[in-house]
Amino acid sequence: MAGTGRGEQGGGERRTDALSKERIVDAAIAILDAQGESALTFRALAASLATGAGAIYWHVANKNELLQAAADAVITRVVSDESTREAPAAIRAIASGVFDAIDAHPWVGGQLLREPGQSAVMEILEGFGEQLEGLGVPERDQFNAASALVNYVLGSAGQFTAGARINPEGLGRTEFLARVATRWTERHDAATYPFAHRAAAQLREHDDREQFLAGIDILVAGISTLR
Amino acid sequence: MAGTGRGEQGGGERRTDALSKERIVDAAIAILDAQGESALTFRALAASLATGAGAIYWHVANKNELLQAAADAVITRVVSDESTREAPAAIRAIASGVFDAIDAHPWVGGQLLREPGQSAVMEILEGFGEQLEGLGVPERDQFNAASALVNYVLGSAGQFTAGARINPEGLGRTEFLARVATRWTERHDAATYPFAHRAAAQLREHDDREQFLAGIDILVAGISTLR
DNA sequence: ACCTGAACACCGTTCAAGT
DNA sequence: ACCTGAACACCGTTCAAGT
Repeated sequence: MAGTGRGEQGGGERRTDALSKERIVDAAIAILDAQGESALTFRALAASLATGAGAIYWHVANKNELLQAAADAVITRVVSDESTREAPAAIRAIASGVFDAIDAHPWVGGQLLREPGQSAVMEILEGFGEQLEGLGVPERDQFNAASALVNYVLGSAGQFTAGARINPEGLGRTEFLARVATRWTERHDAATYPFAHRAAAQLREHDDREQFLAGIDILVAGISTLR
Repeated sequence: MAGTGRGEQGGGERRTDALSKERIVDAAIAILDAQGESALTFRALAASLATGAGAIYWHVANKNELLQAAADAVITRVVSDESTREAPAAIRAIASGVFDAIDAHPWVGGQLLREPGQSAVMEILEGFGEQLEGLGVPERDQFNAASALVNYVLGSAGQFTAGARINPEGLGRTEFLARVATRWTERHDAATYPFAHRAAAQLREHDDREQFLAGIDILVAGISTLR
């Protein structure tokens, strides 16, 4: 019972090359970053760790736990201590951090959406939630407000990830989006989709990060309404 | 070249039991609804259509196209014609429609997040976008505003889906969430996660649908700020 | 043109056997 | 306690062969 939990306090590892959950997670992140979600198989992971596929199961219950641990590792680094700033700036900073993390590790976006009450998502919820007092939001509305921020961030994260997955690498994101937009407008007529056609035009001079933060600002403005 | 497209105008089908993309999509939706995402395999689908696995590939390029078509079929029915109402009510109605569709077909939530520029998502974008003029949003902000709404809806959708996937059916959603919250609070101390602990308490007397719509209201309030 | 179904190239996961 | 690696039970997809 003693050493079972996920505490893993640095007691003193014998050999540096021994397998551990941490090493496995790091190797998984490296594969995910370099070659994408579809490249992460237990066989590839075992090969990169110079071990057998079954060995991994001694440290990790299954693939889902592995992906969760990988996503948590990336997000946890990012969300911590923005508590010093003014409320709106802190919210922006947390959101930017999550955005940048997903930009650097696109697979994280998809993973966050698959684990609802899991560490990474709760970390983000906590980060946003602690700022709401500073915006003067009454306690009864705080949960709704924090949820709205989290759901918006997760939805945006999913969009980035989906975009990254389809983009035949080499194209810049804006250029890629412009191409998608062109294809879409060619296939759907402007009469039934007037708004989407106007949006597609704007897409060319558009920056994902700015649009993401514009959404955060809209939410903060809406939240400031609750008093 | 003539009959290739996805037009499929009702010319006159010969035998009612012939395979078609529409029949395949309907069968897929039935399996997804009844047994969940993991139950949809080409073998199971072929069996339910009383045909061979390879036959499906004559009508559908691959599994991803099948899932997209299924999600589009569910969403398209829902988003159409809310155009008569006042802007804020119309936005609420569209959001409610999407929420209810995902509530009834949880697999749709995950699928919407995997197809960025695809029909269903664009349909939702269009629905929201057309209401923004009525809120007095200047054209240059309309794309950001509509995107924020869509991303929020998609993020929420992902959360519902993830919840539904984990929920060992039989429990009501509120009861299930309460159980998740209890488990989470037991494992994380209130000192480092003060907000999440308060949120977990509120979770017991909480309604998903209401919280979702509260987020929509926050967004609408924020969007009305743009002038 | 449309359908069949065996075959291919993979997966995640298990488990007897080793050290 | 930890690791090995073959084996199991699946997948999505292809394709020669049928009608």
